[in-house]
Amino acid sequence: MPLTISPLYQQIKTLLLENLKAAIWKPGEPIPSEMELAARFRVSQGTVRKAIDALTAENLLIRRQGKGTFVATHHEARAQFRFLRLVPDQGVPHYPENRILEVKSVKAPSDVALALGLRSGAATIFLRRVQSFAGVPTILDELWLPGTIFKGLTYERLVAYKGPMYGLFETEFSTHMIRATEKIRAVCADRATAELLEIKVGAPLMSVERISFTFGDKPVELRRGLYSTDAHHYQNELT
Amino acid sequence: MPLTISPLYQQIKTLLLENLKAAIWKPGEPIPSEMELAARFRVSQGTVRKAIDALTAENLLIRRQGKGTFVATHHEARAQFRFLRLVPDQGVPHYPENRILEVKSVKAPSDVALALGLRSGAATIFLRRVQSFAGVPTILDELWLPGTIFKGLTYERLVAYKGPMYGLFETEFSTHMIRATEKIRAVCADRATAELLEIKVGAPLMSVERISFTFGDKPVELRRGLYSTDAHHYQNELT
DNA sequence: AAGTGGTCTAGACCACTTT
DNA sequence: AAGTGGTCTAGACCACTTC
Repeated sequence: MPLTISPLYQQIKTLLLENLKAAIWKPGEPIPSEMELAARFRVSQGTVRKAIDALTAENLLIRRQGKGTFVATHHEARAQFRFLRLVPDQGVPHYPENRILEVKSVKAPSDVALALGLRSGAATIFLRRVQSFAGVPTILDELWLPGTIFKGLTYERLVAYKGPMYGLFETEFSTHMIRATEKIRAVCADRATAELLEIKVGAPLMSVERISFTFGDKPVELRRGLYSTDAHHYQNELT
Repeated sequence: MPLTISPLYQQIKTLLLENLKAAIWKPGEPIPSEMELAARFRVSQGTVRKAIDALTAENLLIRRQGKGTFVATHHEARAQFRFLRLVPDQGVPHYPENRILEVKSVKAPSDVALALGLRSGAATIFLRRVQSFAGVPTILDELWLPGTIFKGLTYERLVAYKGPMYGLFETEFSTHMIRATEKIRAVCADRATAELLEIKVGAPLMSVERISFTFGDKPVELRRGLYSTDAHHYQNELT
C-alpha cells in the first residue's frame, strides 16, 4: 500500500501559508530570508524558493531583489486596481470616490447566508455605497460581511478611513482578501438605482456579484454592484 | 558600460517561442525532451525546465509526466471553455451550437483596422453567427479577421467544420490564438438583435468586444458579441 | 528496461540593496 | 562588506508511461 506524500515544497508552502493565515507574518512585512527558512525547515534553498514562487504567483507574497520577500498587502498603489476592473473608455484609471449611503446590522437572507457559508439569519453587516469617478456616480454597491468578523464596522469608521476598503479590512479586521469570483449579467436600472447613479430608469447596467475569499477558501464578503458603462467598461484579460 | 544580458532561461524561452511561432513544433505535438533541449542549447536541464515552466504558465505548452511536453491546442476538451466565460446559471457548461448567418469580404472600417493593426480599408473577412445553448439562442457574434491570413475562409468551410472555431483557425490557417482582451459593457437590444436572440427590443445585453492575439502580440481577431444573460452569466475569477 | 517529466540537493556565482 | 533574492550547474533519485 503505497503511501503517497506530497512533495516537500508543497509541504513547505503549507507551512508558510499557516504563518500567513495566523498573521505571524503581517501584510507589508518581510518574511524570513530563504536561507533562514531553509535552515528552519531543514531543506535546501531551492525547495524553499519553489514554495515561495508558488505563493508569489498567487499574489500572496512579493519578492524584492536585495531586500527580501514581503507579505502582499492591499495598501499599495499596485494593489488598488487588482479587483477593480472598471476602467474609463478614455484616459487613465483614477481612484474612485466613495459615498457611504448606509451601514447596518442585518440577519443574513438565505441567499446571502449561502454565499458566505453562514446559517440563514446569522448576523451580518450590510452596507451600501456609491462610487464615483471624476465626480460621476458610476457604481452602486451593496455589501454583506459576516458579523462575527466585522463586528464594530460602522459608518463613522468607514468614512474616516482613507484608502481602499480591502486595506481597512486587512488592518482593522485582520481579514486579507486573496481571491474573488464574479458573476456578471446585464440588467435594467430600477427607479432607486437610476436616481442614485443619475441615469434614466431602464438604462442598461452591468450587474456584478462578487464573492471574496480569505485563506482556506473561506468566503468573507458578498458584494453586489451595478455598474454604469456609459463612459467606462469592464476590462478583462483572457489567458 | 555594463552590457545587460537577459538570463539564460529567458533566452531559451525565446528560442522555444520561435519554434512555436514558426510551427516547427505544431499544436498537439510533443516538443523535444528536456534532456535533448539541454544538450542542443548547451545548458543544464534545470535551465530548460525554467523556460518550459514559463511557457506552461502561459498556456502555450502542456507537460505530461512520463510522456513529454506538448504544444497546447484549441482542439481539446480542456481548452473549449478557456475563452468562453458565459456559463449557465444552473447546471454544467455545455457546448454551444453555431448558426452562421453571414460570411463576406469587407474593407476594414477604421475602428476595425485600428484594433487589428491594419490600414483602413484593408481586406478583412466578416462573419456573423448566433450561438445557442440547449437550443436557446444566447450570443450574437460579429467577427472581423485579417483577409491576408484568413483568405479562403468561406461559409461552406465554417459549416463543414466540427469543433471550436479557434481549432479551425489553428489547423486550417496556422493561426494559434494565445491571448485575448475583452471590454464589456451593458447595452439594450435593438430590433435586429432582439429578433435573432428571440428577446424583447430594449432588453439588457452584455456587449463583449474581444481582441485575440497570436504570437508576438499580433492581433488577429476582433469579435463583438452580444450576450443574453437571462439564463447565463459571465464568470470571472479575480486573483 | 528505458525514457519522460518531477523533486531535491549542494554549491557557485550574479544583481541589487543596505550598512 | 554583508545580506538579500536571482541564476545556473551537475548529479541523484522518484513517479509515470511505454515497450
